[in-house]
Amino acid sequence: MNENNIENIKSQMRKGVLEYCILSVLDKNDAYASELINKLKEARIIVVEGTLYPLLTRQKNQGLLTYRWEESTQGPPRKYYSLTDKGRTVLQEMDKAWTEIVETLDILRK
Amino acid sequence: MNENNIENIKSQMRKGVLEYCILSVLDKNDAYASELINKLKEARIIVVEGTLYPLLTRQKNQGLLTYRWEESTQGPPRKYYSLTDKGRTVLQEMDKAWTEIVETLDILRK
DNA sequence: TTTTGATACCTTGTATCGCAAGGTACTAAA
DNA sequence: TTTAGTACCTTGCGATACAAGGTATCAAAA
Repeated sequence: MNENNIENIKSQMRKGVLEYCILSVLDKNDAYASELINKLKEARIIVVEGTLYPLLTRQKNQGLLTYRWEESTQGPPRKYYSLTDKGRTVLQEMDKAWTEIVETLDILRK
Repeated sequence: MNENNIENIKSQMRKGVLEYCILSVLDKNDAYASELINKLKEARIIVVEGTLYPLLTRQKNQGLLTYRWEESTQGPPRKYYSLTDKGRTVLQEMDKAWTEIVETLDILRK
């Protein structure tokens, strides 16, 4: 077990909340994939393209997200994702679930 | 998307913290597998045998846990797991990582 | 005009991990 | 000696994150 293990541990923990993070960010502003990656990177949540694109597609297929194309002055067009009503409802459920887990861990650690 | 989905969301979120939960529980008292399952169930963290046994073996192989056999008056012998020094060190790292993620989510959700 | 670099999209193959289901073994009571 | 309870463990499957590689658009440099 080496130093990478700390990153590995964090990576494991992040896995369960990635979808929650995506919906949370999109709840505040619509965004396109590369933008999302950067925003999450700033928040120290590392996501790579190969993770994010399938995830966005999954969430879109579940009816949580929609998207629209927008031209860019600096490259190819961008696919802006935004929450649907269903997405907002699920986000609220996730809020509850997250709060519950944080409380549970608090108790377990005491 | 039905009511099961809420459980599914919680299940996803729990995934990342299962190892952390195990080490946390064992940090307080040695325990055998069936006992661990019950303790976690009380804390609303559902784990099944097919998940727990391989996980304990992984953690043992990583040097985080050791075990000893103890006779039982009520059935087959029990395999009591306990934290090693390395396990305690990793648990501290997990504490930090968890705190960090909770803070990050707090910020993301604001 | 062609090439290069930047941006942005997406797919494929691999590894990990949780879960459902099934299997073994010990003990005590019926 | 069979059944019930407890405890251990394995196998096969599905979901998902990641690494790596691929396609397409645009603008600026060669």
